[in-house]
Amino acid sequence: MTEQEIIGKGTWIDKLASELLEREKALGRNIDLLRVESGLGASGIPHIGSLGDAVRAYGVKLALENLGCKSELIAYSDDLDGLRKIPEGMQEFGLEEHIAKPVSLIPDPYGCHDSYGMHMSSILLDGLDRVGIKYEFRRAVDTYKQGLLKEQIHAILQNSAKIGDKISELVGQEKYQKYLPYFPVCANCNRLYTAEATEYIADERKVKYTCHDTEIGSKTVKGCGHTGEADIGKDLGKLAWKVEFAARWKAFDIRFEAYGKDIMDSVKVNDWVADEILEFPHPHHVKYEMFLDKGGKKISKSLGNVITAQKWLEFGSPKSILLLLYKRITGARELGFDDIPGLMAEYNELEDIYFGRIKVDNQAKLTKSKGLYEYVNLLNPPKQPSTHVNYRLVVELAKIFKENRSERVMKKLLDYGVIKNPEPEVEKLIELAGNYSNEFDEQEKTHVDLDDAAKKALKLLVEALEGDEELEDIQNTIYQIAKSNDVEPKDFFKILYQIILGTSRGPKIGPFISDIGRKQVAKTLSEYV
RNA sequence: GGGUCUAUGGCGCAGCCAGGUAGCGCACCGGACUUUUAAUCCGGUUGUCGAGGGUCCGAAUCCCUCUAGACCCGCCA
Repeated sequence: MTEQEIIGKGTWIDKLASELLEREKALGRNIDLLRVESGLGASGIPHIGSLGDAVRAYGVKLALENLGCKSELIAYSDDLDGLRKIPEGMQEFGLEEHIAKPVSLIPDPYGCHDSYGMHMSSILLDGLDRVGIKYEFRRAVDTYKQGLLKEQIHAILQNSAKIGDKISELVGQEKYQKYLPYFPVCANCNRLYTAEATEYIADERKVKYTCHDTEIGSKTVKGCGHTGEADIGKDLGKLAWKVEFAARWKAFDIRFEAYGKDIMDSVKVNDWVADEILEFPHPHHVKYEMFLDKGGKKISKSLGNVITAQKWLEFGSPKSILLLLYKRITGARELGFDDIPGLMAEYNELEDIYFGRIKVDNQAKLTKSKGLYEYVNLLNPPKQPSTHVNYRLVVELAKIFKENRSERVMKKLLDYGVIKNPEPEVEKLIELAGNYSNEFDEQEKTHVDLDDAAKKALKLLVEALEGDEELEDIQNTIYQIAKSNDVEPKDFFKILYQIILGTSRGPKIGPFISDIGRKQVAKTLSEYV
């Protein structure tokens, strides 16, 4: 392909936005405002994948604006969803009794938000705020209470038989041939899912239901036996996911929504419902793979392996998150915190490309890299490159200096000539890298094997270090002690590294010991004598 | 049953979505420096890009078939 075909800034985001725009034009729809949507789960702790959905949708919004259209991101909290499982680590809050209730009707176990659901959504919104994503927030609970979907619900329920058959045909699920795709919240016990909708009274716009036992996961949830009628415009209840998106797309006039491959089937059904039942051409989509943890398991909100934006930001910059999410969308990704150092370095590299410090021959690749850099900066790139300090180097230094870390690491960086002046930016980096080194440098208190000779040598070294007289050449002293005690210097150095750093290698140990402080080292070593 | 992704030097991966010199990290080898370990610096080796076919002047990249592995859906969201 030739370069004149490069769209926008050359990234997948631009390509997607351009497809979207072409499609809207072909459909003949009004393109004054192109809304994009991201759904936020509110049932569990939001992980980086949920954040990704919104961050990428925001990227599409930016690309649309770059192509000259107005756009807006709706962040929609699914807080009418019922609580199905108690998330890992939240066993002590007595949430059992709230199982199957909409998460917006469950009190916040931490007491800081109006509900459990709002608590969870807030964590995600906080993540979005911290990486600089702007959005318009909407909640399912308000949407339904205000009856914003009532026309769509009505249309769907009137066509429920047709929809049920189509669901069976498209995805092989037969349940909606029997039941209405609508779950009222039981007026008596506040539970969702237990209330089974049996009949739709179209004239009154009411759904008849009976609250009875149901299976959620492998557990049975008791229904209360209540029989009632729910008004689709007023009473709480929600559409099943298989049809809910479609209703929302039409009501909010959504033109784009990304989705993870786990909900592919739902999207397929919803697209059909939007097109055929609601007569609203479904939004443009892009499918993305889930983030997997390093073992290849799906990151699940209810398992313990959650990577949240908050945790990530302890170690990496907001830009490292944006880079992760914008660099590509396809492909299964095994993700872990150990990807942070690489992303931090990659950002610096992109910045160098952007400012012409690194030459890239291929024009298309240059454009793409520059474009990616701009998206990572939310299309508002800095005028000047920042000071680049190698993240891994700072992690190494942070490993060594635990006391007065910021000051001492900064001094080292100045000594090494890596930076010219102490800068707040670098200070922040030291903080991040420091957190990383604290958390992930496995301080394997390795059982250091010491024979008698090594012990004796170690003891002598401790004495020498504790001594008041200045050891002008610690390196040499160590070597001499080893030799005169029949310990291979090689092994002795290794032992010292193992004790001090927990590794079998390290920086030149003489100067290193003075850096840490002789007394400090003597104290550490003496524990092994 | 349905679907998606992945396969690239010894290991871990990028590049693929918009075709144009196959790259990075680790490991490995050599050299420099250090009285000696390590670190550091410089240089170097390593590939039928899973298999087969197709399109093209040109394919790791696009299309089809196949193989192997992983994951998701078939509760709910």
